Amino acid sequence: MAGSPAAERGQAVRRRLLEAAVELVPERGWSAVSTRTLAERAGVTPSVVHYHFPSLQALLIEGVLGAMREVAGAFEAALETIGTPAGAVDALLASVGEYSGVDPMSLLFAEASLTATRDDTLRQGIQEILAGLRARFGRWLAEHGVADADGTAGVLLAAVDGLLLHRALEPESDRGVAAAVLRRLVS
Amino acid sequence: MAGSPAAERGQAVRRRLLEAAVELVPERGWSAVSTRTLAERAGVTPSVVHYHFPSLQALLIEGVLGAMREVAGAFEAALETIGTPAGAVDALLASVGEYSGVDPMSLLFAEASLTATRDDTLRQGIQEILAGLRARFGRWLAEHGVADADGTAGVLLAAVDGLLLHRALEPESDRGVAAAVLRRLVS
Amino acid sequence: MAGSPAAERGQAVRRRLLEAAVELVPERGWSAVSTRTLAERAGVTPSVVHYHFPSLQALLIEGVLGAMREVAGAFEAALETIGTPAGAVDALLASVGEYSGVDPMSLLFAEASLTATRDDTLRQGIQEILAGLRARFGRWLAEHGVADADGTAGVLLAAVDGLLLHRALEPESDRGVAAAVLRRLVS
Amino acid sequence: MAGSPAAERGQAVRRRLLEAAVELVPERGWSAVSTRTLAERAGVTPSVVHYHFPSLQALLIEGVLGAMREVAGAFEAALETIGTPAGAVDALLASVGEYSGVDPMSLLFAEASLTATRDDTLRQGIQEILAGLRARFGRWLAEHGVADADGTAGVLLAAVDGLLLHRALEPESDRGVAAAVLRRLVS
DNA sequence: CATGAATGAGAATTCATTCAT
DNA sequence: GATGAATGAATTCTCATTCAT
Repeated sequence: MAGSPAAERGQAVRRRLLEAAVELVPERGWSAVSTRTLAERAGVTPSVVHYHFPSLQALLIEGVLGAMREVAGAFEAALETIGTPAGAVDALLASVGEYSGVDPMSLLFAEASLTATRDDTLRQGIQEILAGLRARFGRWLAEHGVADADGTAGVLLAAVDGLLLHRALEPESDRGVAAAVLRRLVS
Repeated sequence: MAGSPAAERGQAVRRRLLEAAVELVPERGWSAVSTRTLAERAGVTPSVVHYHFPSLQALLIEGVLGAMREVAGAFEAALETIGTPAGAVDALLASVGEYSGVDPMSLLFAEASLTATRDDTLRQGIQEILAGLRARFGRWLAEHGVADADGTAGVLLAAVDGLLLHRALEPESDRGVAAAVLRRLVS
Repeated sequence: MAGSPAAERGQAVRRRLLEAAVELVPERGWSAVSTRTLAERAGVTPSVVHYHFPSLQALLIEGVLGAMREVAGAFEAALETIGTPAGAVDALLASVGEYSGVDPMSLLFAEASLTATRDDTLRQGIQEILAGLRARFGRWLAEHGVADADGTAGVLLAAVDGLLLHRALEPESDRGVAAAVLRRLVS
Repeated sequence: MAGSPAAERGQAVRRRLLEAAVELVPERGWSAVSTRTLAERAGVTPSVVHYHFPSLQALLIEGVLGAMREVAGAFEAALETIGTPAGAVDALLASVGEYSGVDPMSLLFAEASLTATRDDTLRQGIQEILAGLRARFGRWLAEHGVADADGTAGVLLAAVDGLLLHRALEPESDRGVAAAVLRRLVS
């Protein structure tokens, strides 16, 4: 089940490439991530990229969707242990803003969303993630007595993306204020 | 006062180039707008771009900031004739979402914000616009009896950007729902 | 004989352009002098260049040959008042090395010589200047008792160009040493 | 120790590019050597240039400095077998003037010196070569009883560059005359 | 006399990708 | 599995020159 040593090494390289994609997309912007940059970050030669993936775009999409799924999953899992809607709002803000550092992940979401606008594969992947998240979060809000739970879930999810985008522009802005305001939506 | 015919034609070309930038940035993404694409859209040869602007980036920045300032100004002007906070929320959603078509302007905002993350000139310009808008909108909300007016203004502005980004991914989503939820923040 | 005021102004512009050429060729290298740079230095718009001269190259050639003729003429004139061959060597070194500052003129000579290698008009002009200078200087050396006067004149003229080229690479080098050595050729 | 066939072919291409640089710089002038010209001469496509070298300038500098070092080394080696200062002067004239044809190498020296005026990397390289050559030649002259050996070495080296520059302008000039004159400096 | 606009060629460089080894 | 070499298209930008006004 483990595969040959060579195959294992190959899987490790694949993983490193995907991680490099997740790092570089927020750092430089989706379309500024080049084969060479990516290979350097992953510590391999550019040709390796095309050995493991059919194209650079495919690699970026797989990496980014993977990271987004992880973040979404982490948030859904966190919901299980949270008791109040206000706590859920805080968890939501935290989940995106503090994955792997601070802002990178929020920038990753924004880059991905924007790019998805022009790439069908990526769009489908993101829509699926977002829809699942909205459904799950909406159900949770309903169970915890929030009115118009589905609509609220959608707005909260979107608002968080917008806040993180704005925070990328003004890193010094006070995130506590935003949290306080958003909590009003679920009280 | 009218300028020579040649100078007038030159100004017209400049204007057309700026308009083309505003169209193409949301359409293709900031970094996928090339000199050639831009020139074609504006109906000129590529060299003309560099005759009128020191660089392609400078042209994009000038065009995009101009459009953003226009939208911000239009929203601020609209506030004068609006009586209720709920009306202001609607106006805000409408101002960004319905300038020159539907989604383009919201994508423009998102693209610009993201790019600003890596370009100081652009960041400064956007920060200035956002700060002015937030201050003006905050004051208006305070005058109309909204609690925590400044914080609310900031969140609303950000939430709108996030909503438009999400809507770009799912054009069929119901915008009325979002408006209803956001209105709760100012009631 | 003075011409109309407009024509006079035109002559002044022509002169300024030629001066700009003489300044810029050593500063940036012959082929890096562009219409725009030249026009800026002369305080006019690029179109003016082509109004006064058939081409940029023609302007550069006229300007540079003019300056070289001036330097050669000044050295020939200086010979009249010099009594010893050693004095002539010093005057030669000074004439090229100290016209309009220090190094520019020597760089101008080198740039011109090199460019002349690939431009017939320029080559003819320089050959004429050099031949005249060599003849005049050779005669003077003969009159002052130097053996192999013509050959010595040619070598001295060339050596000076080489020394100035080397000095451009090492500005701190001691020019007195070179003068002392060269004087041995005429004693 | 031989390397793979592909790597060997790569090295051969690198070499051919460097050779093409050494040919083209004197032929067209440093700044008129373009990627395309160079690639054509070397028999490769333009992209290959940037695969093997970080920039066109880096390639030119490496090629030219290499050639100059070779010439300097050849002259230093020749000194070992030469008995008289007059012979050394002849060897010096010959070493530059007859490497790979006739004039190209002297033009290469002049082009490089001039360009070094505006490029620090190149200047450092040339200064190093010149300084080493001057030191070695000066020592040799001293050992062979020439007075003011260091100064004489410097002047001879420079004079040769100047002579070759002048000869490039007048190919028909008699090189024997110049040699005779220069020999007087070491007798 | 002079200018601003425009042109088209050419510059260096970067890129994703392919392929033989 | 992985690599170095090569390709050809695309990128931004600069240039000398022309021309209508």
